[in-house]
Amino acid sequence: MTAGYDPYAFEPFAVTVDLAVFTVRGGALHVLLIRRGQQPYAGAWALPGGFVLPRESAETAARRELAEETGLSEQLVAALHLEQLRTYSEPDRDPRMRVVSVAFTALVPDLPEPAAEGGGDAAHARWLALDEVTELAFDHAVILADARERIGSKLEYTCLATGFCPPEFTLGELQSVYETVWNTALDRPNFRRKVLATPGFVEAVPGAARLTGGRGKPAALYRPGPATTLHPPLLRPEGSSR
Amino acid sequence: MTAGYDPYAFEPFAVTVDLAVFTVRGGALHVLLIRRGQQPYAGAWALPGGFVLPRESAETAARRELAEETGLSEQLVAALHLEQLRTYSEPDRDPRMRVVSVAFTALVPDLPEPAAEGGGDAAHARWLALDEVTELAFDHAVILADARERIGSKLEYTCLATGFCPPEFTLGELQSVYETVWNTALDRPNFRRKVLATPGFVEAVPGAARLTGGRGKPAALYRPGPATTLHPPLLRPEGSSR
DNA sequence: TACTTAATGGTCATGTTGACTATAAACAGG
DNA sequence: CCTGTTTATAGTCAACATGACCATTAAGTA
Repeated sequence: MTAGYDPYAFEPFAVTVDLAVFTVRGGALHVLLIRRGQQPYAGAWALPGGFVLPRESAETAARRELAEETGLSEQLVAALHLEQLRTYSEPDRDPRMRVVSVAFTALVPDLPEPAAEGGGDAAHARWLALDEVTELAFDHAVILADARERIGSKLEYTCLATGFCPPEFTLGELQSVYETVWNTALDRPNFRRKVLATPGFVEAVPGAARLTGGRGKPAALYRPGPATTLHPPLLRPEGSSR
Repeated sequence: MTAGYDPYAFEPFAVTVDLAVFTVRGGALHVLLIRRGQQPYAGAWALPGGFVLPRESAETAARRELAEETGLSEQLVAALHLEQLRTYSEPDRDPRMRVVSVAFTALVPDLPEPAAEGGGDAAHARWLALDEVTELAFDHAVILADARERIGSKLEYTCLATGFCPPEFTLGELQSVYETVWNTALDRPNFRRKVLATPGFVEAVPGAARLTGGRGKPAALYRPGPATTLHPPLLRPEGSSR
């Protein structure tokens, strides 16, 4: 085939998006899943997603589907950092027809159950801890594994971790994000030193210190800083993940 | 829209692949481009690529197109490490119709001009230095820039750089790969120390040392080692790239 | 033979990391 | 009200990695 696109030479495919949206809840990594209502894989859990419409980019479609299917607030969905993971295009990944799917990942702070928002498709959406997830529809188990791996390595050299935290957070919360995603224990003073030594990673909230909540000495509050990457990176210890 | 794929709800798209294949030649980063023969963008340079066929995955299509369009040897193409970059899906990226393109990157050692292989589409393929590249068809300039950035950061934490080198190479050649891609000068003894200290990055070729070629003391030859990632990474100096 | 070039072998000060100890500020319970 | 528990925060120290150099070796070349 030549450089040009010959309009007679292509077979039409369906193009969809799939989303692996993570949160940290109670020390465990959770992913947002929906229960399928129809064949194939009726009753199975699946990643939220759907068709890209004629005038949408994949990313636009991903935001729309996320809002429609999970009832996350419009505002949150619009502001969310969506990262394109990769595209899955094996010919038989959907038994009915040829479907090429662009997968995205996102991180959100701990949120109420999506169903709480009200009716519609969101009623079938739930957060599941990763080890509760067994059978997933289509090749979604592969997508989920790829997404988890991507998130883990992104934490090493980007400031992405703050995406799992509320707008103001303690260094302990930030550390537990790393520990949960990497499934490792980190030394608290060292973690603190590293984070504070990285310019722009976090910045102290002016006058505040969390008081009432937990036991123990109240922790200072921080906000995400302007930096997006970590130089040098915060590498996970040798045998982590999984 | 619900979790399921409703067969009546989707618009068919064309799905293509595009390839950004790099090599290092004469101290400059080169990319493999083809001259378009038809509208739109007739006469412009473009990344090699083409339609995904009904029974192909995107990666299979990428290998096929690369072999067809550039005349690189089947063997090389089959063994090549193809990395999926990302998918480009803006609605108007192709003026004629809705085309979603999955982009790949690859690295090859310095090779003869593709046209040398013989006829066909390969006749329109050429290696161009990155700063000779001006106008590219479609959104290929964006894809190329993304690919360059990806390659640059991949060099930091993977052993990918050996992919630019012939099967046996000197540390000087390896270093010049880094210097070319990052567009920075590196200290030779320090680079050497770092590479040799990373287990599995390179291994010495048993009895050999390059003699005749250049002036100066002959350099030892190395082969790629079994490692795929660099721990800790080999970070580029602050203000590099571009 | 002297000069140039590039590879290779070092040193040294600095910065970062991992392991660990110590102190401070809250709460819980008797 | 005192004591122990919990968590945050501060600091120390050795091992290691890095950047900036200098020195030596082994080729080709004038």
